[in-house]
This record gives sequence, structure tokens and C-alpha cells, in this order.
Amino acid sequence: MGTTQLETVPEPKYWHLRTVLSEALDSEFTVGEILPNERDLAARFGVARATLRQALEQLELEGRLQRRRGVGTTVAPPRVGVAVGTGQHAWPGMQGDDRQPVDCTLATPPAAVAAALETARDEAVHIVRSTRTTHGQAIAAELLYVPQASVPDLSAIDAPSGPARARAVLRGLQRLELEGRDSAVELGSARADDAKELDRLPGAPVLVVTTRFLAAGRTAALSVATYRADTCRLTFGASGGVEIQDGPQRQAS
Amino acid sequence: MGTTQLETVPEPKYWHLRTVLSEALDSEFTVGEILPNERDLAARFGVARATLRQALEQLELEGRLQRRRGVGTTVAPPRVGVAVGTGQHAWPGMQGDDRQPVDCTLATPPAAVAAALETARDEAVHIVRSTRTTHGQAIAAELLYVPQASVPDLSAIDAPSGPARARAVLRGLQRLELEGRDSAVELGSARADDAKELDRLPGAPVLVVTTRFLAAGRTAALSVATYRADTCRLTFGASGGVEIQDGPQRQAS
DNA sequence: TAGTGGTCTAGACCACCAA
DNA sequence: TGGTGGTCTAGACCACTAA
Repeated sequence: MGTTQLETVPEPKYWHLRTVLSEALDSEFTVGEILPNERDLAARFGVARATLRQALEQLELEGRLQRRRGVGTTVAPPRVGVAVGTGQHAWPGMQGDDRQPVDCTLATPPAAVAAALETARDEAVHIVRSTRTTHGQAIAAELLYVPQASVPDLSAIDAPSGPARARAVLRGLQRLELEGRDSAVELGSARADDAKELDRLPGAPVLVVTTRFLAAGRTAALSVATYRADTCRLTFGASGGVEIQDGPQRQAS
Repeated sequence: MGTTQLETVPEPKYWHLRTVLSEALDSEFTVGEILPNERDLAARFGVARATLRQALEQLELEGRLQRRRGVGTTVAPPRVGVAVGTGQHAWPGMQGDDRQPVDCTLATPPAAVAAALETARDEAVHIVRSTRTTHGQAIAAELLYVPQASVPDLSAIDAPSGPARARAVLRGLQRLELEGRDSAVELGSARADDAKELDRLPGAPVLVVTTRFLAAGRTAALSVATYRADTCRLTFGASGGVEIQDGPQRQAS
């Protein structure tokens, strides 16, 4: 990172800084390495700390950096490929699934969810909370909304809530024949509870995956999963082939 | 937006402000309506303009607001659902496709692309630039990398570049039998050229969709499409059913 | 307790757009 | 030309982490 000055260019300083830093990351740093602190970096480039931070934010958004309060800024590893829309039609919670049920409650869902499930606005549904982890890192928090009608024979002997209940609901779902599913991906910002679970600050960028599970001609369940946008690449394999896992798809600058 | 003061709460001001504004948007504003300018809003809530802007940035990231320099801040319409991984295996540029070829060149691709295509590092490939538009709005800029081996019989009479050449390359692809495709979605920031095409500033958040097209047992083409993250919801229909188009999946606060 | 990133302020000037 | 959002500064203090 020999550069110490910014020549006057017609592009914003923070953008040019982002490019300079990006190239430095490629050539002079290794994954996990700690960068100098923000005050030093700002001084080194002759800009205000706020401007330097704007550049760092960009790079964090692109998954190049990881910043942690009280610790420092480190070079992030390449994004993890996470299979989301597998070709196999499978219910969540099947064998080989890396979801870990955390909790299950019975409550009235948000209006938008009720509409998608075609349930009455005030009808309670099962809400299964799970997390997905890879390499010990939480990468996603998922809420699965299951109308009571989809799992009619939940035995009363099961726990009324908690992980055991969650697994019972998932088992109930697997008795239905899954006819198909469709998903949508959009950008969002982490709510306080999701942020905590994902070890991020509120407002951190996340990829929200909404999946409808179709069975018996209707929406049998709806999943809203929140993935860390900085560390995840969501893969949708529509072919029978092998999925790209750690592909190096980085946008050139 | 009657609120004029922020009580002291243990959460950041900008986050609380985001919540307050979000609720105001739901209840007191209609799509397309213009908000007061940033200086007025900041004064009204008793915060610095930078803090107010942090809240607006969040809301823009969530697709709730649209800000345009020299114009103002308006309430954004719901995100548009864009079909990305259609169940039908189809080459890009088929009938009914809303891609509009813009240009086509022959050049050596970035190293990461060459690796995915299994071409030599210095081997030139066809690069087809297209845009996707809905309602007259550019929502995506796409680069399609096609190895020359995939379209061996490109007639010399076609134009060497430009839209006509692009269509010729796409026609060539359609002669191959498509065996499958897989996609990956990740968050990125718009490069200068994409930003211009999408009517955004450089660094604007985008969803980058990388698609591999498989034919004859190998990767016959690779597409890197850049979607406006603020206005798009990408839909992946793995079922035969109807796609969600304008679903109201909004994260509750 | 020392050092980090996160929040916030109160200004200034610039680039862009519409009237 | 006047008003908008975009960039930038030079500070201050806070929340968190690790030693």
C-alpha cells in the first residue's frame, strides 16, 4: 500500500480510494490479515476518517473486508457458496440439511405472510426459527411459517415449543408430497434480532430469500431466510450438475 | 410525520429515525410522493443532516425510497419481481425474452471468467452486452461471455460488432442443446459503466447473478448480470407453477 | 485500560436538474 | 438560478474487545 497521495481526479475521493485499496488487498494482503486502523489509514491517504470509512464500507459490502468493533478490520475470505434452490425438491429439515431448528412458536404472522399462505389475517401458524451455519459461522436466520392445516396431526405429547416442537413440525411437513417451490431474492437490512443471531449490527445488508413450498395445490409453508450479504453467495442449481461452490466470480474494477 | 422529537433510547439515532420514517411512509405517504428535503427533515427531527442521511440510506437500500440528485427524495413503488432462473431451460435471447442486445465485442475476459469457461487465459471470447428493462426502466446490465468454440460457424458476413453481431452470436448459441444451468446471486456494487446504464451512481448496491449455461458436457456460455438491488426482487421458479410477481414480502420492523 | 470501529455534529462546497 | 442530493472535513464521544 505504497500510495500515500490521491491525485486530483474527477471521481469521488472515496471511490478512488476504494479502487486503490482494492488493488492493495489483491496484491499486498492475505486473507485474515489485519489492516491498519481507520485513523492511521485516513492520515496515510490524506483524507478525513469519514471519507476513508466510506471506502471501507464499499469494500465490506463487496465482501472484501470484515470489520469488527473493538477488534479491527481484516481481509475477508472469499464468499461462501450456499445452496438455496437445490434441484431436488426437498422440504427443509430433511437429512443432510444444515438447518438447525432453534425454536417454534404458534403466533399470527405478518399480514404479508398470511396473504401468501392464504390464511385468515388473525389465524395463528407455526413459526419455526432455524439457523444455518458453515464452518461454525452463522450465515442465515430462517423463519418457516407453517399453517396448522399443513400439519393437522401434530401429537399433543410433543413439547409446545422449543427445538423438539420445531422438529415435530418439520416431520409433519415431510409427510406431505412436495409439488414444487419457488423463491425470490432481494436485498434487505437486518432487523435487530436477526442481526444479533448473525453477529452483525442492525441494518447490516442481508439477502432475503422468500420460498413458497407447494403441496396439495396450495402453499403449504413459507420460508423467509435472511443471509449475511457480506459473506454469502447464494447458489441456485437448476441443472443436475455439480454446483459452483467457491467460484471466483469477482467483479473486475 | 407528526413526530418532531426523538426520545433518548439505547439504539442509534439513525436506526430509530429509520423506523419512525418507515412507519410514516406506510401511513402518511403514497408512492411517488416527494419527501421534504434533507435539510428540512434533519431540522424537523433535531439531528444533523449526516444522521438523517444515514436513515435515508437504509430506507433506500430496502427499496422504500428513491433519491435523485437535483430532484429530491420520493417514495419508491414496490420492488419489481424479475424472473431469473426460470424453470424452462432456455438460452438467453429466445423469443419472449426481454433482453435487448446492445453490443458485441471479441476480447479476452477477466481471469475468473476464463477459468469458469475453461478457456485459455488469453483466449478471446465473444462478449455480448445487453440490458433488461421493465416499464421503460433499465433494471439490469448483462454481460454474456461466449467462447468462440461454442459458436463455431459464425458467418463472416455478419457485422463484426454491434447489436446485429450480438444477435448472430445468440442465434448461434440456440443451435446447441442446453443441458442445464446454474446460477449464483451475490451482493456487489455497481461499477462506473454499469451504474451509468442503470441510471445509478457508482457504488450503488446491485445483485450480481452469475449463470453458467451447460451444453455438450461443458460450460458453453457464462452470463454475469447486474440488477439494481433497490428496485428488483429476483424470482427463481423451480416449480411448474406461476411465479410470484409483485409479492408483498416486506420485512416487518 | 488502551485501542478499535460506530455514531454524531455543524459546517462547507460540489454536481446536477428543472424552471 | 435556486434548490436538490452527493461529497468532504475535523473534530467529539460512545460501545465494544482484548490484554
